[in-house]
Amino acid sequence: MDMKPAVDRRILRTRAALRQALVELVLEKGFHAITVEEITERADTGRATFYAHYRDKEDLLVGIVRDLAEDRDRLLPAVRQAHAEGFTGLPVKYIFEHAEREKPVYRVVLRGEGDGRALREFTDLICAHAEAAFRTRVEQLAVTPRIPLDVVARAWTGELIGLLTWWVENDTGYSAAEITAHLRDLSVYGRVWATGLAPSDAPGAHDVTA
Amino acid sequence: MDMKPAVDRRILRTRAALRQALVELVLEKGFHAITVEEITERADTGRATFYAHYRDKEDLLVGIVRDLAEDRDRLLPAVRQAHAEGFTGLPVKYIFEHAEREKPVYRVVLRGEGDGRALREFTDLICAHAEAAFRTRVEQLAVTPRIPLDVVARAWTGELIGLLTWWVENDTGYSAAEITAHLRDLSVYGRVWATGLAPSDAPGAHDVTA
DNA sequence: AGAGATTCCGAACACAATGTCCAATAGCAA
DNA sequence: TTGCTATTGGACATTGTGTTCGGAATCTCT
Repeated sequence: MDMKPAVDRRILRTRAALRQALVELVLEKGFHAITVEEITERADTGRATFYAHYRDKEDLLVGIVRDLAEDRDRLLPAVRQAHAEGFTGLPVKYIFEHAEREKPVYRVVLRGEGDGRALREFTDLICAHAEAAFRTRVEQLAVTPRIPLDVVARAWTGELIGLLTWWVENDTGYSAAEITAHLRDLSVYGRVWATGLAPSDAPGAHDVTA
Repeated sequence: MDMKPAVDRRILRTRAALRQALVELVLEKGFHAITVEEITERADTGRATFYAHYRDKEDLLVGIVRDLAEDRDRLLPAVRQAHAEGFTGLPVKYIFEHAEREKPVYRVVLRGEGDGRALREFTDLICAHAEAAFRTRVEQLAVTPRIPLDVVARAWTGELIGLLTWWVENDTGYSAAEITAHLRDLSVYGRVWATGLAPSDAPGAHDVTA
């Protein structure tokens, strides 16, 4: 009644051990300072075994990141249905919650460890989603944006990545829900609303209520 | 009447050659794929000479980044005096102009090449400046911000870094002045103003004019 | 539980790159 | 020119990489 054992149990065990070992070591010493032997030693496996599963360190890292993305996307549809869509078409709060659960891996990715490819892909993915969401909504409402949507999308992605990175790296004291709400309010209504500051130092003031 | 030749001319020449070679190679192949021999070959120097000046690749990279920061800070006071202060106390437009002139090095830094320390320091520097500027201004005006200023500073820094990275990596078609203006408007007035979109999908709408 | 298949392991290997040292040479400053 | 300093190529030990192989261990399937 159990279709699970599609692959050898040994494979799963050693791969899991290698992945956890890599994440631990990356957070301790940084990706570049790690040797394959250190990984296998921490994972209690032979060095030859490593090369039976992965081509090199980078390969192991992308495997980890790919699994993380799968895990994230696997639970996404359910969240989408349960709650209303976020303000960008992406459930931002869920990303923060996911990051909270998988904090070590998110740290590794957001630090740009390895060659930084993982972080770049993550960023581009979010940015593409955001721009598409903005664009369809603008078309639906038939309004003409004051600022090009590619710029808006990049800036918003920067806000998200910046806050997310800071949040997983430090104990900020804010919950996932709080950070999400702050990010939404700040991004949607701007700094004038968020801080109560008048834009007196910004040349060429605009009508906020327009 | 010239106090310049404080150091041997040879030193300056080989160091400049090594730095340019590294930047070129990083943009071609990525930092990790480069060997010291490739650098010296490109710079037309002996391999032993490299180690007479730098401990390793990383050391050379931090030297480059340090010089870039010095160059940036050296021209900063003049800009500050000439123009009014930017909306965050940092002349953002000047950063974009500087990045335009030194595009290759900015690319290297913003990609997080090396171990990513350069990018992290750059980010933290900007964020600290921004938060300090926000805080003093809030105290001056004696207003109570709706969103904690550390969150505001991180988000704004994310916007800046995100846009700057995108801008130096792609030919976006926007000038430094245009990007700066967009960043300011979007950040200050928010996405509702920037896109003309009503925040209908954002639960718990706020009063924009407040 | 047993048979067969697969994975794990440790050791050895060739190879690439690192970082150091040295004596000879070339180039700079005064 | 003279003295000083940087550069150079070569040699060297060291470290990490990625591969290969046969025996031992462990899993799956019946």
